[in-house]
Amino acid sequence: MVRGPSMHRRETLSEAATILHVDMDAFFASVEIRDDPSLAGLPVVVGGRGERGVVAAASYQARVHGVRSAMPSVQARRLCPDAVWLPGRYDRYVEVSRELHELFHEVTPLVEGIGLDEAFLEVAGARRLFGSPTSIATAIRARIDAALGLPASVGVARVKLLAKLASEAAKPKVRPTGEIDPGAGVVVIEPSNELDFLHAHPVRALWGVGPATEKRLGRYGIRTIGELAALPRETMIGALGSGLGGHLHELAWARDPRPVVPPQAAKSVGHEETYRRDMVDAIELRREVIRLSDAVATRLRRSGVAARTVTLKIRFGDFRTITRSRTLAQPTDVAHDVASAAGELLELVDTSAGVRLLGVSCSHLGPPPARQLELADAGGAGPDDLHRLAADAVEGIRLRFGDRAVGPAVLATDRGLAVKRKGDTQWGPSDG
DNA sequence: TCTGGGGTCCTCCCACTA
DNA sequence: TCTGTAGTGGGAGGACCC
Repeated sequence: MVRGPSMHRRETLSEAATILHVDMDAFFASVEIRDDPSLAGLPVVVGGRGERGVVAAASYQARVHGVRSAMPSVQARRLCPDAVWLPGRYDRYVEVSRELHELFHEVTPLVEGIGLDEAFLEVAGARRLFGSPTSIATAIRARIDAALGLPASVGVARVKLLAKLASEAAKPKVRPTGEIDPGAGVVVIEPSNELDFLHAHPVRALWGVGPATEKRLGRYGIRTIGELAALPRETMIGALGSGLGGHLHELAWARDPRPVVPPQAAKSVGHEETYRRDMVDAIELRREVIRLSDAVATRLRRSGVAARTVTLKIRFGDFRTITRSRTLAQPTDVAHDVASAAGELLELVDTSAGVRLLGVSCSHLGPPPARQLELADAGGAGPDDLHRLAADAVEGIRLRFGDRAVGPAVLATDRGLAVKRKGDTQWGPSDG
């Protein structure tokens, strides 16, 4: 907030580049290399190694061979057979991400995290203390390197879209010769250069343009943001609808009013898992639904929320994906309730073709229902209250002895309880 | 080529209600 | 009582993001 400025000064500020986009370079791979320096200089790939796994992150030495994140692991292995494969340590990355955000908050309270490895920072209010946005960007990058030993790229611009594209431009690149260009580290887009910079990018660089929209735009001969901007807004709306068409046209003229906002409360909580082999057995499927429901309900309780809607997701062997959902009369955070609803939804689906993936998620989140302890103590508890009391007891044991100390009987195996937790199979099933 | 997991948002359709 | 309509919420699916 700037106090007592003249109109001229206020206009200047509104046009200033004060949004930073900080993006960690090959984050998961960089964390692994930092924790084990013997990996430095090697092609390192983090991801699911199995037949159905994907690449979560690849070091630049692996990228030289064409390996990219989100690429099927089978393909990545073909491109770079000598790569060092690591399964990934989700909890570790969460921990490092927390440290990273602590550094950001030393500069400004206005931090909007995107995933674990990138964030927008609004630094308009930090200039008096820390200097120009450009010097803040340089300082943050150096601070991340000094405190965490990790590489980052920073983009600075007036709006989020441009800041993100700027950080991308600042990143290391693999040259056609196979050499690794270290990149600028910090790229600033001055307001006077915005359109020249933006219009040269492919439409795919716009937030909201994925493979489907890119293809549709391609039918109109639109390949770059500049070509999109040159079309009348009405044409875009006709092609993509009022929502997306209008939005993209605004972005193409660097009009992006979205402010940097600290993260809001989650709107849904879910777990899903792709299996090594397609599942057909009804008992096995039912067991998996209970396992996923248990994991989701545990997270609901620990977040202090309850859900009204339970959604079951099924992906068949041919990759066809369906969802079925049910809204409950009362919100719940009890595994039994989530599993019952999900189990009933499962029974409505013909799974004889084989199930590749199962997912359970909960939405319409709100405060949990009041506990009925007095009622139970008085001997007047109904089945719902007893399930809740049991869930409370289970949670108490888990907090004390660990998540695998107690759980649904159907999850018992000769190796202990097959309880699922977030990040367990983040990048696909492992082999063996 | 073969396509993970955890999310958000949008659109469309349908049923219900005023 | 019937019909048309608008609003709303649930359900399903698609697209997109990291």
